[in-house]
Amino acid sequence: MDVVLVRWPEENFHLGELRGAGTPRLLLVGPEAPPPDSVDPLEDWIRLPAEDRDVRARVATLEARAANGMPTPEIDEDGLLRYRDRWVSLSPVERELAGALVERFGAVVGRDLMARRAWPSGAPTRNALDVHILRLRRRIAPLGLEVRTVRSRGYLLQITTS
Amino acid sequence: MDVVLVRWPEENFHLGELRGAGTPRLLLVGPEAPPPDSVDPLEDWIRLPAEDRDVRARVATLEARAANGMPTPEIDEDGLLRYRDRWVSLSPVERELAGALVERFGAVVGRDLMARRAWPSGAPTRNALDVHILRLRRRIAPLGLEVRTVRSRGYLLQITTS
DNA sequence: GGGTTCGGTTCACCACTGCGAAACATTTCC
DNA sequence: GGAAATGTTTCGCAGTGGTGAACCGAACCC
Repeated sequence: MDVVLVRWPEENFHLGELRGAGTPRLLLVGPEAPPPDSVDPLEDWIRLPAEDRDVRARVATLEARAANGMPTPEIDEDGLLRYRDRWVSLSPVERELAGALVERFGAVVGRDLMARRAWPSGAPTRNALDVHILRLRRRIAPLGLEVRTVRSRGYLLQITTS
Repeated sequence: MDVVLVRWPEENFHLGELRGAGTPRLLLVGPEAPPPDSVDPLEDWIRLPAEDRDVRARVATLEARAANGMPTPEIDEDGLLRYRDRWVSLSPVERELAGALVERFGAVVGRDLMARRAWPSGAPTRNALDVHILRLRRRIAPLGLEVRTVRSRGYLLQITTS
């Protein structure tokens, strides 16, 4: 969503509307005006005169907040796992496993669910899933992603925590 | 909670700790430094030199956000204990104990109540609850949560005070 | 005040189970 | 043919729940 720039307090009349709509907004505060007090994380302000890079940085922050945090990984139409302008190729089995994890990014996916997805007509052996998870882990590590085990519940895909 | 002022980028090394603890913080950005990119609503910055009233306004905003949006820990549908974008997995027994504590976050939960919840058909031994509380304590410590004992009353879950 | 009890903490140990990982064998695909 | 993908076996480790015992501080009691 686009950030709206508002001269403040001159264009104060705009503000109620923007706030109501949840539009991210940056108040450009005149040299003499008192600083506004905004609690809303989607509202920010900067005192004029201001450097261009500072304005852009605040706009970028508001945009990121409006986009609801961090970007999530996805599997594109070619079966590549993409995340933050990097990508890795996946084998067919890995693609299914990664798909299940990506669809519920940050939440647990049960082992049985993943097994049924990778092998709809029955998994080869119990251990097969483990091995493919291991290989998937190594494959996605360069992207800054990791698969965490939640014992007796399943697996969880998340951003690598160092 | 108090807002911490950090000279940036000089005192950058502080920042990881503050972010991890969820401490609201205002970065004082040197005249030549590039603007930081913080998505966290509990982090803000201002370029030096800055007017006093502007600094105070931003501090007040951070304080207000910290006071309002104090998130409470919760146990999600997968049995994970989540708190402020971090999580730990819980074993079945720990999950029940943590569940009782989370539901009455900040208030005392009696030992007998917790014991009945973890073992509806009678606790194994007197000591069992203690041991599981000990293990739960160690597990949730990384989240910044702690279980406090209220002697002869029960236990209480709260944010770590250190 | 000094011992005792009470409530709670911590440790060491055991049995059990789920999952990890290496190493090897096999198949598939270009 | 050769590389990538897949499957299998085996070994080991770490998480889990339970138990007994030592420990410790606070309250209680004579």
